[in-house]
Amino acid sequence: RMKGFETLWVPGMDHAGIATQNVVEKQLAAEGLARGDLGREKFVERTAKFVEETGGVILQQLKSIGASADWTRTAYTFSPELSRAVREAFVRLFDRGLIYRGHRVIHWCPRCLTSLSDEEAEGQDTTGALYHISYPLMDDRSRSITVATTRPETMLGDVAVAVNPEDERYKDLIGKFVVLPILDMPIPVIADEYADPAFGTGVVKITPAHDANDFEVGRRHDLPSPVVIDMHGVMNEGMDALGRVPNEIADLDRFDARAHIVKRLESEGRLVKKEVHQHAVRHCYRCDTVVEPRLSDQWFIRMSELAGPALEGARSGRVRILPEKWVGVYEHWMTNIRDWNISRQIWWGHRVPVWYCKECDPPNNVIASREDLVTCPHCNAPVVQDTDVLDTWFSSGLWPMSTLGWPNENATDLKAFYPTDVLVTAPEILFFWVARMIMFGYEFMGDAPFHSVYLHGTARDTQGRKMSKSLGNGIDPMDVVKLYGADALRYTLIAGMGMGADVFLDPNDLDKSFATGRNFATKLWNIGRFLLMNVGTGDVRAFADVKASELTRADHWILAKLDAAVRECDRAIGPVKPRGTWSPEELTAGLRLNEFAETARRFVWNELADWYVEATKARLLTEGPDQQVARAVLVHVFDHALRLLHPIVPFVTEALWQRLPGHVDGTFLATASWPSARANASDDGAGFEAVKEIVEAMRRIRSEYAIAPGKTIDAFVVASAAARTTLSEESALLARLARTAVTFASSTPATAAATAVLSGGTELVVPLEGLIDVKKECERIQAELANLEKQLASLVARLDNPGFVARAPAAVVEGERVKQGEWTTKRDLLRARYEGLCGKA
RNA sequence: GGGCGAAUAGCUCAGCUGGUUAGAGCGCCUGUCUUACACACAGGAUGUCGGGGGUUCGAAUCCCUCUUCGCCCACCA
Repeated sequence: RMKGFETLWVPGMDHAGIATQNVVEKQLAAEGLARGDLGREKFVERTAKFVEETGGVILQQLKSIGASADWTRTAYTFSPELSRAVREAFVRLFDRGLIYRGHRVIHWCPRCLTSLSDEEAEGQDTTGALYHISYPLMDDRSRSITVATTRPETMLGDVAVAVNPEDERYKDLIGKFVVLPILDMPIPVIADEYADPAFGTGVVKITPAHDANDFEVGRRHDLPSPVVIDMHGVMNEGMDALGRVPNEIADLDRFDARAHIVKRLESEGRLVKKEVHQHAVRHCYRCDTVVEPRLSDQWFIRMSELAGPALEGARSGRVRILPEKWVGVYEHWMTNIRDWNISRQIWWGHRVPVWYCKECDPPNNVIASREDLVTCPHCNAPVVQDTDVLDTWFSSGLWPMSTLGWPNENATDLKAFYPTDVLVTAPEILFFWVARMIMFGYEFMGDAPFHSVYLHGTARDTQGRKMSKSLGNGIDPMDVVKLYGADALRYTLIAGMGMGADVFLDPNDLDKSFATGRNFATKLWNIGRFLLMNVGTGDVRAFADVKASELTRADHWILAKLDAAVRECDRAIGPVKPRGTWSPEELTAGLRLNEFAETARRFVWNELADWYVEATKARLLTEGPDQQVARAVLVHVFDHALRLLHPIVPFVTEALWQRLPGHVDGTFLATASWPSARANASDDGAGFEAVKEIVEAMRRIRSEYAIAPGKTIDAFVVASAAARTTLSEESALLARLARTAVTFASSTPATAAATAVLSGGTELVVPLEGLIDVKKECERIQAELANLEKQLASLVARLDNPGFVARAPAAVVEGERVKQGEWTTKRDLLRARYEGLCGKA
């Protein structure tokens, strides 16, 4: 915006279907109610009310931390406008044959009572058991084959056992029957490539209704799919499962049933062995319940066709993903994409815009419509709407278009701002959201929805755990805002996170965690206070009118440093949009916010405050033309520093900028122009750089010889004639900054006792006589040496003590720098200390 | 199991295409309440840049390998 572009940031939120429904159901449960008691309409009303009451919190937080969004355009996926986009997208995809109804095994959450997409069922590494169960042959019960399974309870739904057709061990059994234990039911031995001879026993039981792969095998071999686990995860005879769930197992929870069945197999001598097994178990990403594979009818999107352009968009450089490491992850997902289950069996969400007609024959009996239907458009018979709702991410995926007015392709916002420029988000929703926005963008708009995807890091606690509500290890940003201000929060996070890197914060020590930003914001404020106090509110000469000949060395220096800072900040951010596609260099550069923050901080603190402000103090207090020059330069430089910093710390900078002398009422830093470096500066500030180096050298000498702070000392600067004439003008400054009376000389005084060589052939000479008490200094050094001798002797004695050779974990030994986790001996530690002391001595 | 990434000061991390003496914040040590700021100022200490090998005039940076962490994906029951 400050660079003069017309910009827009649309704030908003999604309706978070499953998560919100869960919360409201929990509230109902507390009142002793279930959603069924209210009915669909009442439940949706109540949820809408809940969202209305609580949904503003996030937006309020965004405002509090200074998100400069256009709040008049605040969007919501469940609003009438965005819902219209959802219908449009659905119908278009349906008409193209990209949305279809599928009968297959999907991920089912028995707690949320809905299906989930592959992405919503998160694998968690779990230590489970692999049970080996023997199934006897029907012909010859003395022989048996052994299957391996992690979920014995599903055996009630077994319809076959499969072996690999190439597996010599079992070739003779193919086509024969085995007896399913417990149920005493004959099932065939089939040959299928799916069975891996190398895993377990090489025999796999086939349960089509409760395993996605088994379902495919069952389909290939035309087997039935008996359902033995119901929607609640409870054992029950479902479709095609008559007589498959014995009375004592019926109504048991799936995990209780597992224990029961294992026990029974054991007693019947059918459990060959049980081994520890590491595998990934899928959990519901909203409630963490173990997901149950379940046979059901769901709506899917055929993804392969949508993935093509999205993949090409990234490969061609139309869209860049930062940090770069996620590009490979994105491409892998896109190239191995699977169809997306978009229907959910909940009530909070966009109802699938499909109506069914009982009178018409397929395909006319299934009608996708933009408008609500009451009667069939083909035969006028009454129709009923599908009861499922759409995955929230279906509507979120349309966000960059729907918030700008799509499907109205002539919408002003859509024409002005699509494609957008930068999407900032967390890497964990790269597939959920980002990938789908890109696919929809290409599908419906023919172009990527944005040019840059910036995937930021994660806030973690001191143990490296992700901050989360359930763990209670999070930091409420509002607490930080209240304690130190939004700018402190912003600066700490922006400066502290490298591209895509996580940030570690201590929730129990906010003071320490946010010291960086708090200190910086305070410093900035204090510089402003100094300026307002010393420059005052009187008229200030326009900087543009100040001639180069009027500037001092310090002025030239700070202006040169400002130029450098502006250039470096611009480089850190890089171009905001590509020319068509990103060039190879641009593809991985830019958006280095931490480099931007560090550059601005260094300029303001280490250059402006530490040197220029100090060098200017005397000038500001001395009436005359130079006072006016100093005022003009100081205001100019600080004004530009505020502009540079505004995107990072908007509140402090805006408050100060509004108070600067010459501020025009009604103008805002937020919309002020971005600074640019001077094209051709006449002076690079080298003169003041020399002064600075002399001051630094003097300070080192003063500190080294412990010269009392108040005491003024004499020094000689040996320099060329040219340097003498120029630098001598800075004598007063040197006296102030280094508390040293400097005499510029052409040769070394004979009394010089120490020298400090400076760059550029200038030599600093300080006569030490009278500055230190030589006798006292010698005594101090001797005492220090004696102390070292003593320590050494003590150590040598202990080195020879065998008792110290015991091994100890390094972390236990305090006060020594040893790598964590490494084992060492106390003797090693002592030797290291010994060597250190020898070096010192 | 496949893929990707990281390892740099006590801690958390920068270090862009290999090039003077490897940086920052916090912490630590020594001084200082110097009239903008003690949330500050001045000065200081601390690194075999994970181990080993290689390429190069030159490596924290490029290559190989080992070790240790982390992330993503995955139908091995």
